Amino acid sequence: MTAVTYELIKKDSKSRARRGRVNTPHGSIETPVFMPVGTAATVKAMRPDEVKEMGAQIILSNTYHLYLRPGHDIVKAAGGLHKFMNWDRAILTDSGGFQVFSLGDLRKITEEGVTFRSHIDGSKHMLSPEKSMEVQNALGSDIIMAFDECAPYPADRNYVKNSLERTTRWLARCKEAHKNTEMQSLFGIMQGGMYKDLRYQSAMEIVEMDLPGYAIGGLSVGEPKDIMYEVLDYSADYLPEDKPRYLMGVGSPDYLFEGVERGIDMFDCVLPTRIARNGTAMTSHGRVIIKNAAHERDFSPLDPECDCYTCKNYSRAYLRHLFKSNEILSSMLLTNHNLHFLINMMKNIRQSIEEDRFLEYKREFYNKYGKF
RNA sequence: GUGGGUGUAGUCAAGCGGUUAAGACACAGGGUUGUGGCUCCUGCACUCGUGGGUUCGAAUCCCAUCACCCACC
Repeated sequence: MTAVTYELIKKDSKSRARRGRVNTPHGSIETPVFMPVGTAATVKAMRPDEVKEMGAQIILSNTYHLYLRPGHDIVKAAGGLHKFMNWDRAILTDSGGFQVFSLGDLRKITEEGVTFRSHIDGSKHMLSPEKSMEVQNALGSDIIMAFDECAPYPADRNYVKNSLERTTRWLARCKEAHKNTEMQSLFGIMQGGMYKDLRYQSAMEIVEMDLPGYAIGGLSVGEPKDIMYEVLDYSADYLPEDKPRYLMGVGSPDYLFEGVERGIDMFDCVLPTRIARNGTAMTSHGRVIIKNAAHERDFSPLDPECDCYTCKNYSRAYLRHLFKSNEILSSMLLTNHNLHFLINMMKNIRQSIEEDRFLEYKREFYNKYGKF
């Protein structure tokens, strides 16, 4: 019996969208789901009870960041990540593979793993499949991710092929090194860049390892939208139907709809929380850049159709004032809204699949949202 | 009234005879997608209180004038 299991509840008849459930030791997750990101054991600007209250079923945290600070030994001594950060629902931790790719100036990739310098104090470290599993086992997250290499875009075929094959070998090592299978489940990650045959190869290799879930990595790394949709189109199909499919790093409304339509169950992204801190809100009528002078005397809510705490209690003029004054409350209120917005949107998506009208809901949403 | 000082963008200012007048903040737009981010990018003075003069050339030197500040009567 694995820690994490998936049940398929309903399939949309006019698309590949599906309604499902992921069961974890810390509760079930109704899918498709958007998972807020809390890299350093906190969803920035939010208290856990607020995140819970807005309906988040699972959040992300990060191996690389927690390993460097405060150190996984400390989190373990605290009683595990759930207890440490006071979050009793499910947690998924990313392996750190993406970090050494995105922030390693002095990184070196070998078959053994990746050596890199800490962005905090410059100290030298090595992250490998075994080390990543050790750290994630210490953290105690419900879903742990394989230590992979996320190839950049663009990357030539040869590089991507070598990289994907190494990622597969690393996955085998992750599976071997993962100790706490009773309480934590390992998800594999497909790579392969923008090459169809390589995506297929990667999928076949990782699916053979029979894991509780699979992710599509290496997308949303700067490629044009149409290419991303095209790759996603066939990539999702290469993954088994009886396991959850997780598209990593995707979080704008259109990407979420397109992902769901192609059969994706799980998404995570820093976008809603990051742009909130930088003054942008996602609303049912499109993006609102709150610092714009147009909102100086606008005393209406951010999104009149939203029933989040922010929209029920504050005006755009006030939110603009907070942002321009650099007030902490600005980050809090905007983050609260953006997360609420996406979580609510996913809830509506789930309902539309149940009622077999996903594409209608999508059309409705797009018409109102305008340009992405 | 006398003596001294200062006047450069919305603000604080650099520049002190020689290409299209630093920079910061503010302001105005934009970005952000497995979080090195209360962040990054772009724009924003045909003009240096005003009027004359010297000079090939003036924000920079001279004269006058106005405004403000300080000191002394």
